[in-house]
Amino acid sequence: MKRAAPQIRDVAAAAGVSHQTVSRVLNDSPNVRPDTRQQVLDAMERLQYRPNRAARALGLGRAKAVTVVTANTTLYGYAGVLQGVEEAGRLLGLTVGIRVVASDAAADVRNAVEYVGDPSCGNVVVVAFDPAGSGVLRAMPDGLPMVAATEAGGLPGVDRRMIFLDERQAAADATRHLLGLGHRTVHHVAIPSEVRDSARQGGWRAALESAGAAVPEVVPAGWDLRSAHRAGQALAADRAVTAILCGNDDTALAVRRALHEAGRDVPGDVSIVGFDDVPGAAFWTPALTTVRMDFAGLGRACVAALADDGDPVRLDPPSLVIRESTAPPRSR
Amino acid sequence: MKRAAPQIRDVAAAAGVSHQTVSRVLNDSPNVRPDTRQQVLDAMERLQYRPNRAARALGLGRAKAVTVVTANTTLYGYAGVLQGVEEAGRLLGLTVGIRVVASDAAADVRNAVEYVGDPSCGNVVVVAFDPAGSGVLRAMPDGLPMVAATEAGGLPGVDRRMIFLDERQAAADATRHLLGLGHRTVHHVAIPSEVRDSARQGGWRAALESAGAAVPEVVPAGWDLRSAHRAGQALAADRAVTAILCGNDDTALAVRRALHEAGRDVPGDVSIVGFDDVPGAAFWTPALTTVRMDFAGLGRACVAALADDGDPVRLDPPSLVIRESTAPPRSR
DNA sequence: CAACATCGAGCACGCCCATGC
DNA sequence: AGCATGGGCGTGCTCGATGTT
Repeated sequence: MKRAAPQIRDVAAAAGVSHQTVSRVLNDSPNVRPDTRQQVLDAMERLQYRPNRAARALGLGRAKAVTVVTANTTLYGYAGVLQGVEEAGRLLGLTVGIRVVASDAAADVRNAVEYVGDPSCGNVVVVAFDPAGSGVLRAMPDGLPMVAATEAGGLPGVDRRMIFLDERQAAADATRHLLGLGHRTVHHVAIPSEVRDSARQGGWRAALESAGAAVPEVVPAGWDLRSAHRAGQALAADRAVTAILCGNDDTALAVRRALHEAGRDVPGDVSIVGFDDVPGAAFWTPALTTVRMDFAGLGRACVAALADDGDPVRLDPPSLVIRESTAPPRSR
Repeated sequence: MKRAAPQIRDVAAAAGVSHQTVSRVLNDSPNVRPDTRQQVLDAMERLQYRPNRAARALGLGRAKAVTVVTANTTLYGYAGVLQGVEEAGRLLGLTVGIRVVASDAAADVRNAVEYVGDPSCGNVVVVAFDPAGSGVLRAMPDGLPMVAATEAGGLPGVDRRMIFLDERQAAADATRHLLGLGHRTVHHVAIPSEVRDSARQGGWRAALESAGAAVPEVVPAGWDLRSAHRAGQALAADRAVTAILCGNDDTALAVRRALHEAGRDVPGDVSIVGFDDVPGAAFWTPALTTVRMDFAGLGRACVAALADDGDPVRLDPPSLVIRESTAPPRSR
């Protein structure tokens, strides 16, 4: 009985050339005559040849792969980046892997870094949206081919290639939109951030200041809906609050509920804006005004940067999508 | 200059044993004296040795890995399975990979199958919730270590190991809950299914029939919110409709919006129930009554089945979570 | 002398690269 | 310019050699 999978030497024999020539065809080296190349290609087709990726990785010293290191795979932004990386990697014929960092505890970070140190992981994309991710980013050894997807502006003090979406402008736009509607000021419920002054917060503050509006204290929330709900309750209790810029759409969901529980209508009594534009946002009741973020594009851009094919992917800038959750304040 | 990464032979030299003994320690073979083992372990620690996964895969003929083949990575159920597989795989020290099947077109399916045929992919988990996934499942060559996550009941006529969540009972519970509230019958907006009579639909129909209630025609919808919205519009136009069992929470979102647009209140005029219990469901306004589905558990179970450690993971059965979107019909 | 525990030598895995023709 | 040959990548496995009971 023959070997299950044909290998490069079988193809060589079938094509009447050396295995090295087959290798050249595989890695499309220029030094192969067209007709020779065709013979090899035919032989591959005939034998149903598929190169062994493990062997290739071993020989090359690194796999033709991309693995994403992330603290989460289901939250909208994270899942979007993952989707973009997978898509771009697949189109380039790369193996795509995934590794989650359970937390920012030293042991978890170390394990993740060791994991991607293995050559079979290929290039790595670190999603550094949180302490766990940025911990990995900082601990990453030099010389390892990688790029990080970070918050707007990148991580200060970290000397790594970083790519990001910049929603500062859109945050300002959203704030101005609310102000333009007649709200005296806009409150902000912030999601966790790795930087002092996030783009969302920065754009919001700048818009408020340049309009001469008061800058309320930021209300912090976590990634979980529960904490966002508490933040919403705090704001709902204050009848002076008529407009809230929420850190993301999930936050907006919980804030809206808290408002409802306090008997305050959206957008009748309070206007709310989110960030992300999750697929369901347009189908909310009322439909959510939010800032569209192209996380999949960010993921694709990371892979493109790693492939350094010269052409850097243009990222769609985050943009405000006005729907029904924002309206003029109720006149009294 | 020395080689960057120490290898098994360096460890052997440092420990004063043969490379084979080191290999035995690595694969914890019983035939190594405790003190010898300890010496090897110390040498590994000293040299910061990390086994090369590509080399191991090459020698073994298959990588210690698990890769999930799926048509999607962001929809709730798919992302949940992915999360479960990643978590379980990571805990077992496996490399975890991911490959999406772009569509159920023959070429896409073939490419995906070829991809996972490579030994470096290790064991395979196929998410067969749709035509693309089940296409891959059917095309999978025998002998490849795999298991599929499918809809309840598995795919008829496919001779593969399949694991699934069975929400038939919960679907019946949801229907009875609605009937018990006083609704004369319950309508159903179905999401795509690979089987004739899905568990959701089957449980719904059985509950209706055993209660002697009329069984309305099923309204089909796709995975996208837009089609669910159209389905909702059709139902919203019929004033006789007072209760709707939606294929999933996303569907419920769009149906609820359509109801609202038609001036029908939830749950005042119409009660709705979803499936999934997405994180935001509890924070809807009104909070959504839905059936909790443990997709991450399904993913973990798939990995456990592949590892065949004897202990099959017990799956949490889907269960109805009653919240605010269901109420007695308005008396007239 | 048999049976077992422990360890080592050599080769195979499938590909890529450097060298020489 | 184009092709053939040999060595190396880092493991795990088969087989056999020791020493021990």
